Amino acid sequence: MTKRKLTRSEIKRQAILDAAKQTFQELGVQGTSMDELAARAQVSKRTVYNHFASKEALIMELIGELWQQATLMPQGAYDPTADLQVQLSALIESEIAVICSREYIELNRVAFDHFFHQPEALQKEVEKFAAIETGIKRWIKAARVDGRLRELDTEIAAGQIHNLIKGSCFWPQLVQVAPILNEKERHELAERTAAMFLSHYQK
Amino acid sequence: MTKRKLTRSEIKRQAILDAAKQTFQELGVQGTSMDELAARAQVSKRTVYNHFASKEALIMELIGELWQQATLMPQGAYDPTADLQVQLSALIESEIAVICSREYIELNRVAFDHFFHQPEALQKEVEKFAAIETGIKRWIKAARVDGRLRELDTEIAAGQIHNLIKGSCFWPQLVQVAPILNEKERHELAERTAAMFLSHYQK
DNA sequence: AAAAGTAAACTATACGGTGCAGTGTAGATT
DNA sequence: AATCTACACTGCACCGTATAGTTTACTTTT
Repeated sequence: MTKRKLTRSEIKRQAILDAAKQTFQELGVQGTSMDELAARAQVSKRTVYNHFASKEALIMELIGELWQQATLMPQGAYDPTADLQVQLSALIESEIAVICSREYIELNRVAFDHFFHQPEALQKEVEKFAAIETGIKRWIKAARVDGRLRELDTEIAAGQIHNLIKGSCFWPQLVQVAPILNEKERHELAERTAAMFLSHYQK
Repeated sequence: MTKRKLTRSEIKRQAILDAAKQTFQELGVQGTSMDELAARAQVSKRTVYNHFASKEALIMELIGELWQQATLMPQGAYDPTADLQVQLSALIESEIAVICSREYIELNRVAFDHFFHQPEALQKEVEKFAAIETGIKRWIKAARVDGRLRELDTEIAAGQIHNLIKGSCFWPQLVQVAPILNEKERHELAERTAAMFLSHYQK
């Protein structure tokens, strides 16, 4: 337990980050003034600038948190003895759990908001994430080598799974045209995604 | 042909709209000042305001174009005598042609940019589009009634197709992390999407 | 001559960021 | 217990800049 040792400074800093996360998410990065932010954090504007050199630095700190969170992605190993539908479905569901989480989506909103008009910078950030999206890819490769899937292009096949997932539980939530999925919905999404994938690719 | 009858006023108006479309797309709505816009349109700032009451009005005019364009979506009819893969693949490809077009995506960028922080307004706009996405849904229903598909939930099944499409040719392009698909890529996407769908649902 | 366009200056406002004088606090020294 | 010290927080004025929209005085097009 890391608890009772927060200096006053650390408390303030955290208050700023919390307020920033919430306010950026609510009003947008552009729409949030540093004055508003300081007010919400119940901190003087000067204190904000004592902790963060600029608005940009504050934003990047938050996006850094996102990157850190993404590295927690589950990396289920392929099990040659288990049923394909069962294990793929479970792997997908655990990946959905991350992608669907409020925290993850909200931070992504801030990031997309910030990078929407800087395609090259966004592309760089996305590359970091691309490295992460290999959990399912590796599983597919393993199952293919094991001879339980028919011939396929791993990139494309993994992409199909991700498209099926994200189209239901990420993109609409990112742009806030659909609510975040509940546990049952996530489970069903995982099941039917695995089922469709295996209908096509299982030997 | 509607050609040689453009008044000077109409020419100026169109120059403003063209410049706005291009500049909003390039620099973002927030990032585009009305001065910059007038300069690019080679028109005085006053002229801009003579044609459009406000920046907001100009934006909405462009988004209106988007809506108009979306209504041109193809509505392929189900043919009980034709091969499922062939006709579904063709239907999907024609839908991709719209969704993938530079024009469509660029206008969507402007729209999302503008509505990103107004979830309720965005939701209303999206509802208009939801009505459009019924081409494939209708085809599925028809094929189901004809007994050539197994039991399914039309909403979900059509959603799966759209997720498979948009995940490859719309979302990444919207946020500019991937280039627009060329004809061959579109064709292959349509083929493999239809194939996967039918693997799972065809009787 | 009426309608539309032009250039440039102007209004009003908002925002990112800085400087500074003073205040609160926690821990070390007396 | 009283005092000292280092450091962080506060509040506010202030600067420079950007931007939506307007006004004015003049020119061009039809």
